[in-house]
Amino acid sequence: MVKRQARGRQRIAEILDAALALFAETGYDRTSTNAIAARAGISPGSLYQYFPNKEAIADALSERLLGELREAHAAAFDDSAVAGLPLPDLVSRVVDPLVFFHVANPGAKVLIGEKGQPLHTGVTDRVGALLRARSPHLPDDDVRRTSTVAVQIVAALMGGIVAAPEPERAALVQELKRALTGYLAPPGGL
Amino acid sequence: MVKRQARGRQRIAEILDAALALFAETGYDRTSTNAIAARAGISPGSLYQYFPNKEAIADALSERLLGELREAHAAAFDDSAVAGLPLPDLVSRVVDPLVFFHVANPGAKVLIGEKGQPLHTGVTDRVGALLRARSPHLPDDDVRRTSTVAVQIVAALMGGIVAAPEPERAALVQELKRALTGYLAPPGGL
DNA sequence: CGACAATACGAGCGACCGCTCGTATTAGTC
DNA sequence: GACTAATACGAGCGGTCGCTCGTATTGTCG
Repeated sequence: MVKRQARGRQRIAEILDAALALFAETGYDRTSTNAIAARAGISPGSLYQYFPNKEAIADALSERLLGELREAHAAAFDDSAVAGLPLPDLVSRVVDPLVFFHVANPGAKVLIGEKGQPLHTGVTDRVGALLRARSPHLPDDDVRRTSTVAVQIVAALMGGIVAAPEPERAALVQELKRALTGYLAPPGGL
Repeated sequence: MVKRQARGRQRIAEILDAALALFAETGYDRTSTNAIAARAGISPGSLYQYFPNKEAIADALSERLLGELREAHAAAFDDSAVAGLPLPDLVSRVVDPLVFFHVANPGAKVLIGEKGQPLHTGVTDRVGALLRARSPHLPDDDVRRTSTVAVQIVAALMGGIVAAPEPERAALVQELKRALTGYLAPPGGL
């Protein structure tokens, strides 16, 4: 790792911005590294001064988005009151900032769906912790499975939500909440 | 369209078999047409005797899978008794053959998730018809939205189900059923 | 200023992609 | 067997991809 100057840190941010925009427009596979460099206003060579390969760009972007998501979700997750909240309220509290985040960052969805991406595992872990807090006696396997499934449902519907124009979007958010509430409510749930 | 001999029809089937296997292993984008030809035991030139381009292979495969899925689902969908079945029973009746189908045809999942693929629209339409049968007074928009969301939930979880080894797979199928039942049960649902 | 590291450039490499085309072989029909 | 259409081949074209490398410029620090 080399010593970054202020200019270098700025470049990294610009590269991630460009990658995020292009991922949203055309997906990960179909976005070339040369296109990322061009969008960021630099040459391909300069891009590779900061990232060893394309995957590293996705990883770094994933980390940055996870950080931003953590901030946006601080209130929803960290409040210890969540343990006693009615389920529909809890779902809204988690989903609303998440939708806002994805609308503000289209392109995040192509990263959150990928297993192994920090953004994916990070979100899943946080949901798991929340489940744990509400159902302390649930076996580990059930917690893992339930949080994984919940995240997959969110990821599956988020694309349509982000893409929809406004009257339809609100309806789809409502559907997402109904799906999560319905899934989490029954017997073993919370 | 040229006149196909028996050998030609056989080749088409072999090409689709090869494509299905490779799509399951490495996904659509990362599967090359030369690889499909090689797996089918023919040359790239021969492949293009039967399909004008890569997309046409996916389309034809999608059509074939939709046909097979229709057969597997005939009992679940066409029986007029579905109108009065308890929701959990109905969900099982639809989900179980679907899981069986996807386990037998891994690779179908990369096609069912794609909007515009016959496999996707075909399944969504059938679910919509089923909703209509159970809730005749539901507005068209709600039917469309609900069936779309239900299909997206299934598509999202199916990948994990197919990939999981057997004790875990059954648990995940159970989760899928819980999710669908929970989603479809509430107020406006069926 | 001089020395060194960080930043920047962009032509282009090697690999792979979807696909073509000239040619050879095989099967159906009389 | 002769003729035709269907089938089969595979080297390779034009293009894109991720990425490199030699070189030039800019910033930091003594």
